[in-house]
Amino acid sequence: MPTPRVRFAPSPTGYLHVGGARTALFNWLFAKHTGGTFVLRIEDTDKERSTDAHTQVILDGMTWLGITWDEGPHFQGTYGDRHRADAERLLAAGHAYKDFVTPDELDAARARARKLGATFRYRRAEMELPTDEQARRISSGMPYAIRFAVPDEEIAWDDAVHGRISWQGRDLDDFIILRSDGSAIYNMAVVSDDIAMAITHVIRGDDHISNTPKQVALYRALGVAPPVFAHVPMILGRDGKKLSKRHGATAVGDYQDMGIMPAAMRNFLALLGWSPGDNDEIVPEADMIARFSLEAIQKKAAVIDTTKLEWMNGQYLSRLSADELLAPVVRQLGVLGVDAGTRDLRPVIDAVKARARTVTHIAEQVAARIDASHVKPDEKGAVLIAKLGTSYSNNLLLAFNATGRIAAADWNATTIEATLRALADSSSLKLGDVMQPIRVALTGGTVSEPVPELLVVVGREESLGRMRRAAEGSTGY
RNA sequence: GCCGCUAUCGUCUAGAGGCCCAGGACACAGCCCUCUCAAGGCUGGAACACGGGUUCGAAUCCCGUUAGCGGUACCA
Repeated sequence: MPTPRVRFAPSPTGYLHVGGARTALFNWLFAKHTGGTFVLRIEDTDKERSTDAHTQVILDGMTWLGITWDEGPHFQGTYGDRHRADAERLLAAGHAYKDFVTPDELDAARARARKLGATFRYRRAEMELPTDEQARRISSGMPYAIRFAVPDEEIAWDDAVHGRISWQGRDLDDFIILRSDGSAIYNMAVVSDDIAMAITHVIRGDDHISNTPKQVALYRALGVAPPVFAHVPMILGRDGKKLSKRHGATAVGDYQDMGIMPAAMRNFLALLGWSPGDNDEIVPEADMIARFSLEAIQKKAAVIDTTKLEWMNGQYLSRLSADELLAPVVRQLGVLGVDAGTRDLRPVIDAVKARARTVTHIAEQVAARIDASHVKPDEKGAVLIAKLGTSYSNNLLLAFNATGRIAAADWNATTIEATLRALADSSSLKLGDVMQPIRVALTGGTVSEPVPELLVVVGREESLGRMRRAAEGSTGY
């Protein structure tokens, strides 16, 4: 087998959709696994809807995800001459014909068929105008489209994920390959490009299955062996319907904004429709590449479950070092409007990352620790304060006095913990009775890293200040 | 309507005739650990769409039904 060449060919008519991202990922994984080449081709032939901004968003999304391309981006719009030449080659060889039927006449024919309850199918024999009428239209300079004459024969291929898929030529329309303005239609452009770019494996979404018989027919007529096709299943929303805006996040940029890490996103997307074959869930990139195969891809569409994505992201977050997390956290901090100044955030990140499921969540906690104005009192914190009543401030005061005696140089988790445990023992309080008020005083809530670590991260002066203010009831929480 | 694809726990999946009265993960419930939470450990409930075949034996093969999805453009 020659070295594989695959392509990802998005249309820049919208954002990079998660379904597209996964298709790109499968192409990338396959290329990496086989040592092949990943070609990026932007299919911008729909001039109405394509924009440079969309192209940039797609490129950015892939870059963020870590899906790198080896060649391109090619822009399909620049290959119009070749598309046209291929279509005309088909015409010259008798595989295609000129179609003078106007769109209006076509609509009428379709409407007639519908009225009769019949299935409309564009057939040369039925639609072709009499020769004298054709001649008249040619001489009057009327524009014409070029249609491909679909042969009445079986058109089948061995799909790498579905196995054999078979169509009958008679079920297909004689489809247009060149518009009357001389530009190629999708199927023609794709086949022309895939041949020119020597694509060996076309890995694309299931929604293209119905285009494939047309493309296979084009390959045959052009005398070129078709590539291997692999149609990967679609990604559906919670309700089993096609993923759309009303399902929430659909663009990869949305996930970045949610605080998902690229590696987690890749892992999650890969396991949506593909399985390494055993019970592994967290699959490192190198393993993924080594174990990837088209045959192991699921045939069935998958419903996206963002809860599992967040769980997976949490797994990555707790494994990633503070160094690796620093840049994404700073980015999110910026979104939250927090300026960390010159402060080294890494110890803070280390303290909170184990409990976080998203980078956003980390950033919020970091913000609350480095700046009291970002403390967000929550429901459970308020409930605890109410439940404790006067002992809330009493215990806080005890803790304030005890920890206040720790010298700045000794302000570390070990010493603080020993001090607080001693306090609990001597005052016959449960450890939780001294720890929880501190937690609420410092974070506004009942959940955080262990209290001694929290005190270290927030810092001695700031911690004592927050405790004192809370004990005096002057903070409002 | 027609053509095509698909069908295992709520969700993602393992399973390619006996290893499966179906395994893992997320979610959910309980317990352990514990200053809280998360993580981790343990336990529990939870699925082979339906009906026919083939076979000594079927989640796995075949046929049908049903359902979902995709397509049916001078869109991509």
